[in-house]
Amino acid sequence: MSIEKAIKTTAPMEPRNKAVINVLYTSRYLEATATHFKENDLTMQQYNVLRILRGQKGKPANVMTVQERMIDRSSNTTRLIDKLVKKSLVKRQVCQQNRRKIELFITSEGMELLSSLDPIIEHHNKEITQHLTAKELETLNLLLDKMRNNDKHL
Amino acid sequence: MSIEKAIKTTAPMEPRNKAVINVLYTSRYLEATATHFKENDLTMQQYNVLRILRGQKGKPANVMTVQERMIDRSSNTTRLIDKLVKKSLVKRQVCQQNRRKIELFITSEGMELLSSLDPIIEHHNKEITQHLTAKELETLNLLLDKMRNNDKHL
DNA sequence: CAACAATATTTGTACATACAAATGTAATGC
DNA sequence: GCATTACATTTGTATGTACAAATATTGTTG
Repeated sequence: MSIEKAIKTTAPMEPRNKAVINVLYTSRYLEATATHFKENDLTMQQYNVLRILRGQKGKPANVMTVQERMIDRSSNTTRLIDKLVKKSLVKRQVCQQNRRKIELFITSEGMELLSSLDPIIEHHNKEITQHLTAKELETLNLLLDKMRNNDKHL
Repeated sequence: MSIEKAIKTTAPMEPRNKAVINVLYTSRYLEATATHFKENDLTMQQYNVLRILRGQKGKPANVMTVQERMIDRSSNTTRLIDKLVKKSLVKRQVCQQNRRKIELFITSEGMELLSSLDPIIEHHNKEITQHLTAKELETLNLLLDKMRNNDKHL
């Protein structure tokens, strides 16, 4: 469905305004379709943190490092991690070299949860992108990267 | 910047996974750069509602109608509208034909606020899309529409 | 016309998020 | 070695959001 139909606008939109709204709208669509997170009592952000910690392959990560790599840089990574610790998916310990820092590890429970989610996510992403060819996916990635290539902000 | 660099992943990503993350990330980027909303004590959703009501050109809209046209369909359109009413940007009255319904109008104050925002948004969207040609914008819109063309969800 | 279902909106509750300020720790200059 | 600044994380507070349940009104059926 075109974005105009999706949000039921009658007046035709300028391509650049349309593109901005289209990115926002498609992002919400992706979030809404990603039901597997809720089903596992995770938010997308919590999942994202787990993925980052798994990517560390045993090396500890501190809060800042995690934050820098997050897709959605919530200002409150602390409380996000709190939830994961409470669920025993993440372990938290004070760094001995620099006690200001916190060392974060994914637990084996966390690893298991991710393992069980892996095929589901993989399948979901395939489904989401099923109508796009390899070439189109490449183009889409290129154009989105280009859109963010702004340097005036952030 | 490529999405890999942006979120500092070391392992190369599959294009389809990359595309999904890229849409989410770019959307957050757009939200973060849209500082003019906060400066006018509006959230993006509140702005969106005002735009929808202006689009009605005097015709009243009810809550459901607004919700259907929103980019981000929050389940709580009621409270969102509460805020706008409190700020005198929107007027709310019970529909006489069907008293379950609520008729929503943008006030002249709301119209004025939108008018003052129009050039700012226009400028911002130009800036955001400055590196994309007309052809590229068209392609981007097409590919995003295609991505949502899924029918299995929503 | 009473009972029930359908529709439109609101409210309750729990949780998430944003931003600023506070805390605790380390590094630097004098 | 003490004060000052910078750094890493946490907490406070206000606000926003999600989902379910509640309320109010209308339409339908026996």
